Amino acid sequence: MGPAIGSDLPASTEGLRRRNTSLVLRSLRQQGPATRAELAKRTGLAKATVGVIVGGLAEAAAVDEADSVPGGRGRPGRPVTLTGRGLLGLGLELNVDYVSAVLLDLGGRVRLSETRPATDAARLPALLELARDVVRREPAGRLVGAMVAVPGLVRGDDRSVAWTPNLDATGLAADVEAALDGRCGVSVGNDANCAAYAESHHGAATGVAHALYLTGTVGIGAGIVSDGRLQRGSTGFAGEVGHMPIGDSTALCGCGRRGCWEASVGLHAMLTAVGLPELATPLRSAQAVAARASADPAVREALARLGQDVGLGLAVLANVLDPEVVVLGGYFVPLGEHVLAPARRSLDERLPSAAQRRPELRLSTLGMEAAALGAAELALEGVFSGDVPVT
Amino acid sequence: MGPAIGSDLPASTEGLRRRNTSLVLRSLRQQGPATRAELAKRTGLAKATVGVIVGGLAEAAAVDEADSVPGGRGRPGRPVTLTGRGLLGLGLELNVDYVSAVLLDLGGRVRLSETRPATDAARLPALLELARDVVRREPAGRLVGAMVAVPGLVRGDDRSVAWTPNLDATGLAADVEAALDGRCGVSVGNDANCAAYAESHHGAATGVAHALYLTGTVGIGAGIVSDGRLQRGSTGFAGEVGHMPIGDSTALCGCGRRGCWEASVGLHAMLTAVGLPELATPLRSAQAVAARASADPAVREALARLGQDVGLGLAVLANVLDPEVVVLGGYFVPLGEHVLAPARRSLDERLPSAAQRRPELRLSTLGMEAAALGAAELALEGVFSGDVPVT
DNA sequence: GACTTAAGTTCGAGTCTCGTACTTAATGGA
DNA sequence: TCCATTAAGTACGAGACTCGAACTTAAGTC
Repeated sequence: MGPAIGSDLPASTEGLRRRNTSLVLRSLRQQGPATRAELAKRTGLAKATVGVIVGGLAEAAAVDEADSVPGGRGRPGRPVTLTGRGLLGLGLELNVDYVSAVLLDLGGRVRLSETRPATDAARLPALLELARDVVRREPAGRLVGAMVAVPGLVRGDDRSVAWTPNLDATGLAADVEAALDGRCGVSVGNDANCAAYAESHHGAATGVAHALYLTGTVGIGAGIVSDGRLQRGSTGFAGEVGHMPIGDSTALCGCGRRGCWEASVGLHAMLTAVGLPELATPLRSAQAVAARASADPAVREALARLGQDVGLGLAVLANVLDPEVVVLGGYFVPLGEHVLAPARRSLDERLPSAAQRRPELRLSTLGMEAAALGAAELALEGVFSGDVPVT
Repeated sequence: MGPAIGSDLPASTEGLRRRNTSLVLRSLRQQGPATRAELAKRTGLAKATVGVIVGGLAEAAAVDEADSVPGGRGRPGRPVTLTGRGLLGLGLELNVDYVSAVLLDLGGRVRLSETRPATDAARLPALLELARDVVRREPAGRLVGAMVAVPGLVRGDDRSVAWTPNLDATGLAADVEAALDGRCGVSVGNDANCAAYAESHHGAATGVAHALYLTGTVGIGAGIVSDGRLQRGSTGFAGEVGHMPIGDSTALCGCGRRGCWEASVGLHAMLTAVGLPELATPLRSAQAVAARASADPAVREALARLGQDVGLGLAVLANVLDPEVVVLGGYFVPLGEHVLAPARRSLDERLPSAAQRRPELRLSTLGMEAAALGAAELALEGVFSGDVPVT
C-alpha cells in the first residue's frame, strides 16, 4: 500500500545498544564534550547505561577521557571527548583535472588530505595510488568506510555511475575497493552532494539541517541536505539543476537546448559576459575575473547581471525546498559579493510572501577538498546513525 | 557540529518492541496479509517474536486472523490481515468554501467521510461540528491522532499557521482538540502536503516513495514526498511553487509581481486564456472548460499552451527533486489530457540527459477529499513509524 | 576531621529477541 | 485406516540490554 518508511531491518537488543551508542556519539558531536552524568541528562539515558556505552566507545578508541576538573561541589566528573582516533572514514574525489583524498576521524578532524593533478588515462591510477598512500600513512585505527565523489550522475545504489562528462567511472567502486585490500566497503557519490554534506558539517552551513549547496564550474550542480539527510530522488539524480529553464531563454546551452540555467550562469556564460578568456581551471578563471572586477566597472556590471540570474534560480530552489542556508561553491567563491549581492536582491524580489524569510546566502569555505571531505563524512555516517557497530 | 539526524530519544526495550511491531505493521500494509511464518521471513524476525507481536496487535484489534487455508503440505498457516478496526485516525480539511472529514482505520479503510459546504464565519464552527459528528458516529476504537489540512503556510511545529488566504486559522489546533474532548492530539498541515501524502498511499501514486503532487486552484501548490516522507523545509514552507519565476515573464500575478508560475498556469490565467467565466468553484469552472474544449479547437489550443507552461514548471521540479511520479490535482483533473499531453511533451524537451527518465504524469484520483484523507493517513503515521505504541 | 554534594559503578529486576525443542494440523502414501 | 512427512505455531531458557536503587568515590565545606 504505502511506500517504505524507516528502517526495514529487525531490531535486536544489540541494535538497541547501537542506537543508544549513536545517540551518545551525536550528542558529543553536536554539543561537545561532557561527563557521563551530563551525557545522561542530554540523552535521557540512565547513568548506568551511559557508563557502559562510554566504556565501549573508549575501548574502540572513539572517545578519550580528560582529567577531572574540580571546582564545583561534589565529586568532579571526567569529561568525555569525541576524538575518534580509532575510527576513520576515507573520502576520495575523482575529478576532471585532479584527484584528492581526505582521511577523517570520527571526531571530525582531518588526519590527512592531499590533492594531486591528474588528467585523462592517468586519472584512475592516480586516484588508486593516492588512496593506497593515504591509508598506508595512517595505519592505526579502523577504516569504517570509503566514498568516491564523482562529477556525474550516480545511481541510487551508491555504486554505479549513469553518466559522467569527460571521464570514465565504470567499475570505480570495485577498483578502489581492491586498492584498499577490501579493508572496507566503497561507495560512489555525486560531487555536489558530497560537497553539500561537507558544508553542512564542516563548512559554511555547519549544523544547519536544511541546506542547499550550489557549485559552479562549466556546469551547475546542486546538493540538497534536508533534515540532515542528503536528498537523492527516485533514481539518485536529484539536484541536477543546471538545465532548469531559467534565466535568458535564448541562451544556447552545451546540451543543445536553449534557456538552461547554466547557459546563463555557468562558467562559459560568465566569461563571455565579462569578455575574459578561460584559463586552466574554473577557479583560476574566476580569480582572474575577480581581479579585473575591482578595476573595471563594466566587469562588475556584467557580474551583477549574472548574480541576478543566480538569484532567480535560487528563488526557484528556495520556493521548492525552503532551505535555511544556501552555500555557493566552485567558481562563485572568488567572485564573492560581486555575485552574492545582486543574487540576494533578486532573491528578495522573488520571495512569495512576507511570512517567508530569505535563506542566508554564504560562500563555501572548504575549497577544492569540499567533495572529498563530504565523502569522508558520509563514509562515517553509518557510525553516527547507528547502522555500523562501533566495536 | 553536524545537524540532527535520526531520533534523539533514548531507545528502551519497549521501544524495541514498538519498532518491531511497526515493522510487522508496515509489512502487512505493503505486502498484504500473511501467516506468522511468512511475516517472520519478510521481516527477518524470529518466528517466536512475530508470534508475540501479532498477539499484541490482535489484542489491540489492529489485525484479524483468518481461517487457515489448506492446500499445500504441512500444517496450514492462518493468514493475519491488517484490518485495523481498533485504531483510527481523523483527517479534517478547512478550506475556503467547504470543510471535510475522513475517519480512517489502520488498515487503510475509510470508515466515514463527509464534506459540507461552509464559508466565512460559519467555516470553523462547521468544521468543529463535523469533527464531533464523525467521532460520535464511530465510537469503537481508539483515536490515535487527528490532523487538520489548511490551504496556507503551516510552520514547522505542525500547529501554528503563518499565513492563510481568505480564512482565519489561529488557534485551530486547540479548537479542534477541544471539540474532540482531548481524545487525541491535533496537528495542522498544509493541504497540498496532505494531498500529496494521500496520493502516495491511496491515490495515483500508491506505493511510490518519491512522488510530487501539484494542486491547481487559484494558486498553485506542491507537496513533496521523498523517500516516503513529506518534505517540509526549514520553516515548513517547502513546496510553495506558485510564485517561482516560470512561464510568461510578463504575466501579472495576484501577489503583485510578474512572471510567477501561477500567473501562467493558475485558474484565472487558464480561464482568461480560454475566455470563459469563473464559476462557483475551481472544479466547476474547469469542468465547464473541459466540456467546451471537446467542441472548440481554440479552447483546446489555449489549454495546450497552458499545458506547455505546466510542463516547463514540472521540468524544473523534476530536475530538482527527481520524482518517480507527478500527480496533478485540483482544477487540472477535469482538463485531463488536454493539459497532460502538452505538459509531457514540454517536459520531455526539458529533461537534461538521456540517462534521466521522465517522471510519470498522472491525474489525481482522490477528488475533493484528498487533503482530508492524507491528513488522516498522517494522523496514523506515528503507529506505522513506531513512535506511538499500539497497546 | 566530619559532613555534604555529586559522579560514577554495582547489582538485581524487568523486557525483549532468539534459537531450539515441542506441539499441532494438515497432506500423502502404504 | 494408519503412519510418516511437512510446515505452522508455541513454550522455554539463554543472552543482551536498560533502568532504578543502593553503593562507592572524590571532591568541596564547615
